[in-house]
Parts: sequence; structure tokens; C-alpha cells
Amino acid sequence: MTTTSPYPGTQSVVRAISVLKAFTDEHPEWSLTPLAQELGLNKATTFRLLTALESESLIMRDPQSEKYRLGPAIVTLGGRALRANSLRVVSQGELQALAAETNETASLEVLHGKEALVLDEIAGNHVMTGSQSIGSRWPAHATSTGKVLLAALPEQRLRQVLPTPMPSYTPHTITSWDALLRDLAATRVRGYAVAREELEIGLLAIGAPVLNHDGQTVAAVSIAGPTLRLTAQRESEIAALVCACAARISRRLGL
Amino acid sequence: MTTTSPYPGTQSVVRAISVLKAFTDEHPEWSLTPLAQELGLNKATTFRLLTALESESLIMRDPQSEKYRLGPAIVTLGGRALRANSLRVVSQGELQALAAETNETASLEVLHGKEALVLDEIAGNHVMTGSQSIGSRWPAHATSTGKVLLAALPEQRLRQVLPTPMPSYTPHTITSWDALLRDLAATRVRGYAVAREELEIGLLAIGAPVLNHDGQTVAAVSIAGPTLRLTAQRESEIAALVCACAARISRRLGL
DNA sequence: AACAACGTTTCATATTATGAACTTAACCCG
DNA sequence: CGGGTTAAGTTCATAATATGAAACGTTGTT
Repeated sequence: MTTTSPYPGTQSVVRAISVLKAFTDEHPEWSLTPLAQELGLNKATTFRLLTALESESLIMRDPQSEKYRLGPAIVTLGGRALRANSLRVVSQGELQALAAETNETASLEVLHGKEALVLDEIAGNHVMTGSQSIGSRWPAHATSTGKVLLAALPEQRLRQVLPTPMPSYTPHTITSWDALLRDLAATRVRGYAVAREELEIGLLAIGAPVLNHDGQTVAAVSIAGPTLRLTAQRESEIAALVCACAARISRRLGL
Repeated sequence: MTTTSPYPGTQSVVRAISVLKAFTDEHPEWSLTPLAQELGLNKATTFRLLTALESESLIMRDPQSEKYRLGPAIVTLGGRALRANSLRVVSQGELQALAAETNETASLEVLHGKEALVLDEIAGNHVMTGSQSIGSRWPAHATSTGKVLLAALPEQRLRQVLPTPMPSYTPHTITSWDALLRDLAATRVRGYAVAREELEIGLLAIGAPVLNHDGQTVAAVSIAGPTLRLTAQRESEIAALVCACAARISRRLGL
């Protein structure tokens, strides 16, 4: 290899991480050869990396299929990362209250690059599913939380972060800079963001910013649910509850 | 270094993982120098490993303190590991039902070495805290789920897995082989395990085994709560509910 | 102002990671 | 059956890469 690594002396570690990241929701299970091909690594190298990761339980092998999967140590590290996040810990009670008030799914998300990362999720009583998407990432420009978080960034930063063109998920996804900047401006004025079928048809979400002691947007809280239940008339009511929840969390952060 | 790694060509990767694992619940934040000392690594090496991990967002730096913490990519990987776990997905509905029936905290755990790893946790209405300890590990010999899982192992395996002496957490913790083997035998006969103040004073838990299509114990389900609420008379009632829940999950696994 | 402590960078060195080629095992399919 | 195909895992010579001692720069302290 003659390619220059981002930093010297980190090739194998970066490669090992790329192995870990290959295990996605869409492809949670890999065999050696396809994985090596996917990553463009030598089979022997990939095997050694997998073995090292397996010896530390970051990766395990499915007893039946013999294929590689993410292992128990990853679960433990993920739990630690969440528990170490004071934002999440502080928010949890308020988020639960919000989910109970609205009977819809409440989420807490932070910005990571061009994506909104789900730190916590409390299901309303309508759906019988608990915290299924903690750790998931959604395209920021197509979600209410994402737009709330983007609205706090200077335009220059936006241009660095967002891909051009912005990918479209439904006919209502915002894909032009013009439309996005207008929506973000409206979000700032309004104090909350609305994403109506921008990520998925039939899905509406309303998000509000969480501010730290300094007044900076550090996270977003949202309520999401089917457009069937979240009708236009309920929208302002829900928005008020989401904003109140976000404000309470902000106050707990010392605002 | 002249120490032989478990496998050749994996030193830096194993070291990088040891860096990740240094971030525990007790010590979620590290500075460079103490971390290098703790791990017995050179400061420059540790710095390079941290930089590599940070470049991939497995580690981040706290904006205020400048110290290192687990990063967003770990949260994402943890979420993927959980979602990829079909056992957890299959169990979730039943676990929620159990928590609702009993109004106490329901858990799903698997054995990992000498510890029980929490895959899912649904709080009853008494406690306002959601899935705080997913990914946590508890000493198997001192928990109901742990004893259920140990009860399925041949004695020889037990001796390999469990440390001698077994650490004690309360005056009721089982620490002798004799007592443990008797308890495990009783668990097998009874069909469920009870841990009364064995891990923590005031805490009672009742666990039952989840069996796969093959009849092998692959996980344990439990209800845990304060001895104040989980009185002796409620014990058999709770045990029946826990066993029924575990049996329903087992059936879903094809038993 | 001198010192101390810590994060970060440099660089010569050889240890360690690498990948081409090989071995082994399982599995088709004629 | 049995010869052929595929994929997992192993070996080993090579040099590229990780290593750590020492130097550097920055910040805070006495």
C-alpha cells in the first residue's frame, strides 16, 4: 500500500473500524470473502482483523450460519456511550412525559455530520415497540429534528456538511438550497420545525431545539407519528408540547 | 515489545479495543496521560490510537473538558448490534407484556462468560426510567437470570467460567461451589431461579429460561424489584408470569 | 519569570502488518 | 462416486507500518 492514511501509524486500526462499520442494519451478517471484497482488503488481512475483533467479542459468529455478526462487547460499549451522555440522562424524564402527553413517539437527537443521530426514543401507546431506533441516523435535511439542528448552523457550515444534491425520499423532500434555507429561516422564527412526509409518506414530525447553558442548540426533541393521527389542527397543540418539553430540558442544562 | 499477541498481526487493533474498553460507567472520561498509564501503553501510541478512533467517531472529545469520551459511532454500532439480535426482537413484545402484568422491571439477558448481559429491559410503572441498563453486565452467580443461564451448563464448564472465589456483594451472595451447585439444581427442578438480595440488599429477582428450537437455554427473562413490593406471597404469582413469558418467547423461537 | 504538567509531533528503528500463494475442507453436479 | 469449484483459513518472506524515546509547544502555577 502506498496510499497515505489520514494519520500515520493507524492503518490497521482504521481498517478494523471499517470492518465494524460494514455491519449495518441492511447487512448485519457477513462472510469473509464478500466482506473483504466490499472493503477492498486482502482476504488474509480481513481474516486477521475479524479474528482480532472476535477475540475481544466486538464480533461474534452466528452459531448456525458461521457468519460474522456484531458481538456482545459492542452492545456493552453502546450502553456505556448512552449512559455517559448526560444530555440523554437529563432528558429522559421529560421525554417520557412528552410521549405520555401526546401518545406518540418522542425522540431526542443530536447532529452528527449531515445526519441526525437518535439518542433516545420513547414510544407512545399507539405503537408497541420500544426504543427500536436508538443509534439510528436519519438524513438531517429530511427530518424535523435534523432541520432544527441545521437551523442553528451558519450557512457556510451547512454547505460543508450537506451533500449536493440532497437525496430525495418522497416528493415532499426538500432538495434545493433555496427551499432548505427558507425552511430553516422559518424554523428559527417559529421556534420549531415541521417535516410533513419529507422522509416517508404518511409520516409527520415536529421538532424543537434543546439549548445549553450558553444558548447554543445541542440537540432536538421531536414527536413523530402518522399523518392520519397528527392532523393539521393537532399540529399547533403538539408543537406547543414539544417546545415546552425542549424548553424544560434546556432549563435543566442551565439555560 | 516482545510479548506474544494472541494472534499475529493484531497488536494495534487489540490495543485500540483495550482503549475503547477503558471507557466504563465508572470512568467514562479519560485524559491522555492517565489512560496511557492505566493501559501500560506509551503516551505517543495511546495518542495515535485515540486519534484513529476519534477520526472514525468511535471516540469524541468533550467540548468543555477536552477529555476523551465514547463517540456517536459507538452508539450507532450498539444499536445495530441490538437490532441484529433476533432473540431481542422476538422477545420485545412479550417482555413488555410481562412488565405491564407485573408492574415491575422485566429484563432479557444472555450469558457472556461469567456475566449476564442485559439485552433488553422494560421498566414497570413504578420506576420512571427507561432501558437504563441495556448493555450492562451482572455477575452471573449473583443474579436470577445468571443462575438460570448457569443452570444449563455442565459442571465442568462452570468451573472454567466462574472465578474462584466468587465475589460477594451482600451477606446473601452465594460464594461456595457447594451452595451454588445446590441452587442451580433447585433451579432446574423448579424451572425458575430466585435471587433474594444476592446482588444488592433490598432487591429481589425471579428469572426463567428461554429455550431455542433445540431445547437449549439461550437466554433468561426476569422480573426484578424491591423486596418491599415483591413479598413472599407474590413470589409464586410472579414466578408463574415470568415462566409463562419465557415459555411464550421459547415457542416463538420454534420450541 | 521560571517551572511543571500535559498534549502533540518527530523520527530512526525493527517489530508488526501485509498479501500472494498455498492448504484444507465442504459442497456441487455430472 | 469423484473430479471440480468455491470459500475458509494458514504460511511466510517482505517492507511497510506501528512503535516509543525524545523533543517541542502550550498552558497554567508558584
